Amino acid sequence: MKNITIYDIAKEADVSVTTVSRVLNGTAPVKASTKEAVLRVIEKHKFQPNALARSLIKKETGTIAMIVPDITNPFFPEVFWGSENEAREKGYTFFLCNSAGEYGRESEYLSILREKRVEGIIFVGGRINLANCPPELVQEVVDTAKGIPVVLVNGHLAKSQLHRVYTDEAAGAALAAQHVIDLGHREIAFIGGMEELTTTIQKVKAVKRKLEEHGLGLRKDRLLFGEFSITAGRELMAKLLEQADRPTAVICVNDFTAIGAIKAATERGLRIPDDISIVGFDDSPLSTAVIPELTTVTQNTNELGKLAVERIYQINNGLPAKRSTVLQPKLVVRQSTGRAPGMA
Amino acid sequence: MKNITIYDIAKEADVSVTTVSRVLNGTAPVKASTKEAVLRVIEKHKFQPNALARSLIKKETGTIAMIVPDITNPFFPEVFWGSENEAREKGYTFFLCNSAGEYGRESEYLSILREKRVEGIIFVGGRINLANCPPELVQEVVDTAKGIPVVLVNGHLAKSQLHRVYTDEAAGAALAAQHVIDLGHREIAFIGGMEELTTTIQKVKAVKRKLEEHGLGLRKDRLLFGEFSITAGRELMAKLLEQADRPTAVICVNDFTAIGAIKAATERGLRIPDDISIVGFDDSPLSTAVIPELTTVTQNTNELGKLAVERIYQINNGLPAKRSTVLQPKLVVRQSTGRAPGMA
DNA sequence: GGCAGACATGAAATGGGTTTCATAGCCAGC
DNA sequence: GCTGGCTATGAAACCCATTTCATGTCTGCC
Repeated sequence: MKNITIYDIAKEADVSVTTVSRVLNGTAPVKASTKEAVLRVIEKHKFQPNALARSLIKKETGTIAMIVPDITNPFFPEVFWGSENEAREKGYTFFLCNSAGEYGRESEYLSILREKRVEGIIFVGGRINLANCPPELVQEVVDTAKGIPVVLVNGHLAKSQLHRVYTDEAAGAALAAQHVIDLGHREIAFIGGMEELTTTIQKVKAVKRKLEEHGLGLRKDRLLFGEFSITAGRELMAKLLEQADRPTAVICVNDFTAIGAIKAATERGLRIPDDISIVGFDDSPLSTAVIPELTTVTQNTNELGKLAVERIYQINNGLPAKRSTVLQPKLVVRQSTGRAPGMA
Repeated sequence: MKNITIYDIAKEADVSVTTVSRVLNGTAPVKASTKEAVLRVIEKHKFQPNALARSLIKKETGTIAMIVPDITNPFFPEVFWGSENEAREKGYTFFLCNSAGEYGRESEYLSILREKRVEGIIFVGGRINLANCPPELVQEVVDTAKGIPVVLVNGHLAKSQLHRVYTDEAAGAALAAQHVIDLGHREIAFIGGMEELTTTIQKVKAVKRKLEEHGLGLRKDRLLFGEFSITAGRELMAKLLEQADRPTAVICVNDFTAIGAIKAATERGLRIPDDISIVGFDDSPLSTAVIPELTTVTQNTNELGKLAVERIYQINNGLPAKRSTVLQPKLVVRQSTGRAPGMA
């Protein structure tokens, strides 16, 4: 069951393959009658040109890729959505590579994607969030970027000069801190996130600075790290609440953690926000699903994905492409934060 | 900035391209010293063979695709995770195509994927859930399946004989219904899901039958349709609660809807499950995130994805492949269901 | 010593398109 | 009637691998 090729079409339509190619691509004028005849044969066999052969000679595959650590974490589908939508318009098809958080798989995929000659790679999460990314992991990406446009979303690789699109997470965390301070809170904690990731580090640093600006500090026992999951948030919050003098406000590394925190607090009979305030980060759809609805920091996640594809497109088409684009997050005040207890 | 090819390597290593190819693929023995020399040159230039050229002649692309309606709906990433993991092991890379619920985009992608010569397409959601899928939309998929293995996940296309992997959703809905009946509920409602989708229809039918088995009925005003979203669940539940005689148990088409329902009930001051019981469907991570934790029906979503890839692999390798695989769902009882009010 | 068979290697065909360059036919203008 | 300039079309080169088939060398065995 041989595939039909452009040669078969040419023979049957009694023209040369050149003419068939021209009909397919409109690269040169073809007499109306000839064109019709060719199209008829194409239609008859439902012929579709082999994209591999075309890509091989045109050196364009029309594919790009995204590497994510965990597609079941709702942040990533959100980025993907933004990227995919833009990609479709630009004529790209998308490889989605899930690394399951293993750097080895990222490397593996990087290699496969190079072989497949993708025209762009969007890296989000994984090694690009590592505060101390091993040089060889950095090098792989840098080397890849020599041949293929690489865009890092919400991440960074030291001294790499790679294209970046990211949210100012520190600014977002500062907003969250300012918010609870304004509400009169003085006993403030931060929970969640892996300690070695920049996502975590930046936020912690920003919260610390903001507290210090107001003569407050972030106590060591009120800074707890862990996964980005609901479960982790719940456990970390439980730990906080066991302390003799529990905080009155908790800033969480992301919405998942915050939701876990809400659970832990509610389970212990605390009222939110009367007894304790909780702030999330990301403004995922979940933030309005929980009770009370979550005060959180919104980053324009779709836009992040969209911009990444835009960069790739620009680079591939010799258009000017900003090396670094930063989006400013906003605070969304909902129901999980309120005035500090005893502040009326 | 020309790409290096196998010819460049051959020339520099002073051998033929045949030999280089053999070194790369191990398809024939090569003298150790020659091999080393070739490898040295390859390493030096970090040469990676062009997958397009290879695919063209081998007629194997090592790529498969998944078409989903909405990757931000957590059900789909879960399926994808299962598929991707299996695909990696089998040496496939994954295209992810998001149709945004538009059938036109599905068609578009189908065409692109054929051109790109993917070795399998996993269809989940979208037209395959349409109770009355227009013949031309069916035909497209059937035609595609003549050249490429197609597997439908949790869906179906009338008279199509396509490979399928799915959860017995009717059985799941029956479990949910039986559960609330066992708890003494008599006033039972069903909410959510688009009316024209089989996912919805099957569940409704199963719930109806189960109620009838127990001499109960599903009143028309207790059967409300809508989107699969949290918002929709909230609105539909609100409508139910406005009714003079509100139900004591509500079965929801999925977890999202159920979470919306919980919100609506809580907002009206109802206690769950004391005043009203709520059941979800899917057992998504969210089901343990909400308060109270959701009683729901669990389908082994990862497995669904995994099995789909397995089928594709089997078909492509001439192994026996079951045309239809059905997974049995299970009920997970948590906190959102309890005895009917007044049943002690 | 001679020949079969194993081993190492290369030339050329192949896959299915696109593109360059050449050619043929036709009309207008002088 | 001849030439310049279009338009329409085709032959062949090219993209970059894999694979078949052929060739040359070496070894083993009778």
